[in-house]
Amino acid sequence: MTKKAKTIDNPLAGHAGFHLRRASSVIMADLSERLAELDLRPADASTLILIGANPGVTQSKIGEALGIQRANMTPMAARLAERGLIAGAPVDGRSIGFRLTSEGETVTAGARAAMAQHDARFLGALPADQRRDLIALLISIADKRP
Amino acid sequence: MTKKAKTIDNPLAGHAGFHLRRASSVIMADLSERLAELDLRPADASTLILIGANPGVTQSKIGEALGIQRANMTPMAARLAERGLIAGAPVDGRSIGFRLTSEGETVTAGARAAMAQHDARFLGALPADQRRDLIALLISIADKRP
DNA sequence: TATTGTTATACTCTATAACTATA
DNA sequence: TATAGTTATAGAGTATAACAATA
Repeated sequence: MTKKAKTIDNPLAGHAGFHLRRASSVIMADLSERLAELDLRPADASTLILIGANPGVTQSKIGEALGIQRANMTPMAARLAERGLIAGAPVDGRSIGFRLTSEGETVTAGARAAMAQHDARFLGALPADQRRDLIALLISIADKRP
Repeated sequence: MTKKAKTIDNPLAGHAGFHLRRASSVIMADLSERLAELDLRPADASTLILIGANPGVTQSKIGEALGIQRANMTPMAARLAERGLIAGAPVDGRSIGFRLTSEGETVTAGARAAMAQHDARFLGALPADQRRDLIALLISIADKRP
């Protein structure tokens, strides 16, 4: 009879922040799924890719670039090192510079491919100029962090 | 080639997904901080606002609109009900329709204001047409959920 | 059979405080 | 004093499986 199949009113639908959070959730889920095949979390993959591009980089620098706190870098680096994906050499008495092992290079190559496919799925259809505008906008948001 | 203490190379900087995740993290932190004054989490506030706009709505419908699983709606609804912000009346034998209590109305008004200020902070400078485009893009991303 | 709600559990990201060691 | 790393803990969102009661 009066089947209430109607969509309910969502006052948040006009808020860009609402859609930003939802979109982020969806892409995180997709990225997690892709990286699970490599037994990596999104943060793991980002860290590997960053180390690959910056051999000898320290945890602090990685965290700074990725927005990850020092305290949260420690267990991640330990996990990646234990798996033999990264190896560290002392920079000075308190810092360790990390580089990818040969196995880490292989896994990181897979992570890069997964990231690229992931990005292409969600934003591959976006023209380059619009992509640039979007990234600039997102950076301006992230830079408003207190 | 003076490469000292500079910003490290971030291969992810060209990926929109990377910036999307970071932007989402920043706005979530801001929203959490604003709503903490009302003793609400972001999901609480969204739920209250949705109930306010749809008196008698059920948990399932709320979760559907907000992207929250049924299993995660239960403790939230219980918490809001225990605080006296929402009250439920049976729709049928298995569903409960929720409405805001008078105290819930007051708190929800504060949540709406916080949400509006929050959105204005991060996207208030964005022209209306660009905002529409951004929202449409974010919705297209969220709709790609498997 | 399908839907609604519940319970239990687990994962991931994020955050802070307090601590050690080194610069 | 400041920096790098560690440890412990907590909060929030998200997810699945299994279950009961109802439609």
